[in-house]
Parts: sequence; C-alpha cells; structure tokens
Amino acid sequence: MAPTPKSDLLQGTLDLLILKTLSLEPLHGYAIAQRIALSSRALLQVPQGSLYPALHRLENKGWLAAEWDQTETGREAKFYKLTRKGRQQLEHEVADWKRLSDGIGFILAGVEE
Amino acid sequence: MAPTPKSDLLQGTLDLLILKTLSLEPLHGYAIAQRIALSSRALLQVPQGSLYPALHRLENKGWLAAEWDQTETGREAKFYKLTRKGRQQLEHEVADWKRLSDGIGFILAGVEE
DNA sequence: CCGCAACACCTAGCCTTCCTACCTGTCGAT
DNA sequence: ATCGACAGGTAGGAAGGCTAGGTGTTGCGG
Repeated sequence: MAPTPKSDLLQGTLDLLILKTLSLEPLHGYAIAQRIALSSRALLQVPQGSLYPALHRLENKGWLAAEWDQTETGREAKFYKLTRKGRQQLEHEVADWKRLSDGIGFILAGVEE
Repeated sequence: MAPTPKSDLLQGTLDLLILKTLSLEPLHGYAIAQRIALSSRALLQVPQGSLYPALHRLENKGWLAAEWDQTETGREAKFYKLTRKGRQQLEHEVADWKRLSDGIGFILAGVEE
C-alpha cells in the first residue's frame, strides 16, 4: 500500500499549530493548512473539515480576529490574525506541549531516576 | 504559584503511556498510574477515571491480558501484561508519536524549508 | 478504638474535539 | 467545456478523556 500519508493528529494539538502559524503572519484558512504541511515537512496535514471549524472555534474564544481581504492572486479570502489573548494562549499551549512532550520523552526513553 | 501539577494530557497519548509502561513489566492498574507519574518525573499524572476505562478498552482490543494476583503487600490486584498484538501496537504508536512530535517540533522551531 | 490516608477497583454522564463526507463557488489551463 | 487548484463552509457521528461519585481493605496516628 501507499506510504499512507497519515492524517490524524492528536486532539489538542490543532489549536497550537494554528496559533503558532498565525503568530508569524496573518493568513487565510486555506493557506494555514498549506503552511502547516510545509513547515512540518509534510509530517502533519490538516483536513479542511477540521480546519474551518477550528478557526471558528478559536475566533469565538477571542484568540483570533478575522477580516476579509484579497490574496496575492486577487481572490477574496478570510484572513485571520492573532489577538492579544491569542498570543497569551499560544504561550500557554507551548508550555503545555513541552511538558507533555518531555514527559512522554522520559517514559519512552525508559529513563528512570 | 505552586508548580501547577497539571493533569490533562492529550487524547491518544494515554494508550501509548500504558503500553510502554507495561512493556517493561506487568503491573496492576494502580501501580501503572504511579509508574507513569514517577518515570515522567511527575510531569504526567493519570486520573483513575481515565486509567481504568482505558485499561478495559485496551484489553477489549486484545492489546492487554489481565489476571488477578497478589501485590507485594499481599493484596488482590489485577495485573495487566502486553499481548503480542499489544507489542505491535506499541511500536505503531511510538512511530505515530515520533511523527507528530517531530512535526510539531519543526513548526515550533520556526524551521521553514 | 476511631478515623483517616493510602491502596485498589469501578461506573455514569458529560464535554470537547476531531474526522468523514458532503456542499458551494471562482479561476486558469487544457 | 471541463477539470484541478483555490477558498469557504456544514452536518453528523465517534472517540476519548474528565469529573464526580461509589465500593471495600489495610495500616497507622492519636
């Protein structure tokens, strides 16, 4: 079978990925997905059916602000950018991720004391 | 503020933690939670209400086998051990974790290209 | 002797988040 | 004229974890 590009990321990481991606520059939804795929070196891919609801969710929580604008190619698209709260949330999520990632790292390494 | 013991791990990682912990030696449920806390250096803590249902789930999938026995202190406890299928699943989950972890690592590092 | 903490197991019910599978519409190239 | 990439979206369901409760035992401090 084909190398199975594998979608399926872990619950909870999607917010982190979106927030981090938008912390560099505002982007529209479609571009966010591309950017995530690109900068994760194709390890992670976000399906549209996960992405758009997530964007709405994050916007409702006040972490993102949306605005219609034009892409470089002259199309209408909804651009999202981080709010102040979103930036704080990002820091928070990065810390959480690090804790989890370190914790699992220890366990997988079999490092005991 | 106190170091915030923080529970809340990500969905999907619990199976990995249990499988890995049991790959070293069979343990009963209560001890699994302690072992995870210990070998993650207290970064991760699994509440009982997450642990026991997870053990049943993994057993139903055929990844664990359970057996009543006595603890060192002479109490009855249900000991779980990995099945062959469980070991395969562990490998699988480790690979998935690595992919995710690397992917997010790239993105957080801002490594592009 | 009483009570409480640690040991050890369990369930119900809710909540969140994600995925699959759809749908709409535009633009450019073939 | 049609097809793929671009760009947005929804509906429905499944999965998995958390909170909050519950049972019973053992051992220790007061």
